[in-house]
Amino acid sequence: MFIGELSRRTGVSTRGLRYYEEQGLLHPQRRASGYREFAEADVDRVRRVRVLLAAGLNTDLIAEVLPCMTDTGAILAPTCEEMARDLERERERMSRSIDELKVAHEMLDAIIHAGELLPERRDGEAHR
Amino acid sequence: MFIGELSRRTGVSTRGLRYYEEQGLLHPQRRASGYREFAEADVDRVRRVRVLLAAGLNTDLIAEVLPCMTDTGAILAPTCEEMARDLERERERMSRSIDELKVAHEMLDAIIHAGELLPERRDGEAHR
DNA sequence: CTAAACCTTGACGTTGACGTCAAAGTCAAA
DNA sequence: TTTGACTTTGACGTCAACGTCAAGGTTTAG
Repeated sequence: MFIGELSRRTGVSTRGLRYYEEQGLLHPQRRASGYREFAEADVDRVRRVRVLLAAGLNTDLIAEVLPCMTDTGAILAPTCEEMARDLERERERMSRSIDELKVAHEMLDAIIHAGELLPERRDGEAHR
Repeated sequence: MFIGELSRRTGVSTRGLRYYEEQGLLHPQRRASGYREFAEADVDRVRRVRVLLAAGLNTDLIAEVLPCMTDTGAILAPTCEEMARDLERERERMSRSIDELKVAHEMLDAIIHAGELLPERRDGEAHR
C-alpha cells in the first residue's frame, strides 16, 4: 500500500510516517517512481511505534526495540547487553512516570470532588 | 529566601523558577534592589508545580489549579465551571496516559524477560 | 488523454519548558 | 571596602516529533 492508505489505517500523518522512516522505524520498499510501498505488517508496526512513543520512548530507542518484536507479535530477546540495560532504565523511568501520574491524578480528583460537593451546583443533570 | 536557596531546596534551576514566576505560578515579594524574596510555603508550591508538570499539565492550567490548593495542603473547590471542565478533561487524559504507559511497560517487560531467559547470560552476578 | 488525487524531496515553522550566555547591579562577611 | 558569591533582565539556543508549504513528478479512473 502507499503512504496515504497507511496513514488512514493508522491515524498517523504522512509527514509522521516519513519521519518514522527517516528515523529507521520503517523500511518500505520503493517503486521505480520513488513511491513508498508498505506491507500489511507495517500497520501493526506503526501501532507499536505509537504505543512506545506515547510511553515517552524516543525514536532512537524504539528503533532498537522494534527488531525484538516480530510481525506476528512474538517477542524476541534483546540483541545485546547494552540494549538490555537501556530497556531496564526505560522500564524504571516508566514505573516512576506511572507513579507520578497517579499522584497528580489524585490531586486533580481531590480538587474535582471538592467542587462537586459544593451546593452551588444547581443542576442535577449528568454532565455532557 | 532568595532564588538560589529555593533552587537548592527544590531541585529546580533558577532559570526554571524565574520561568514559573513569568507564567504566574509564583509571586515572590521584591526587595528594593529587585531581588526576589520567596516564602517558606513556596517550597511546597514548587513541588506541587513539579508534580503537575510531570503529569503533563501545562503552566496555564497549573496557574488555574494552584489557587485551589492552600499552603497547608488543604483542597479548595475550583472557582468556575469552565475550569472544572478543564480539570475533568485533564483527568481523563491522565487516565489514558496511565493505561498507555502500562501497556508499554508490559511490552518492555516481555522483551526484557525474554532476554533473561536466554542461556547466553553467563554471569551469575547481580548487574551493577 | 486528461484531470483529480495521489506521491516525492526539501526546507522552514511550531511548541513548551527550560539551558545558556552576557552585562551589570547587590549582598554580606571579613 | 573589598571581594566573591549571588542576583537582575534580556535575548538567543535547544530538543523531538512532527505541521506546513512549495514545486514538481505519478497513478489511475473515466
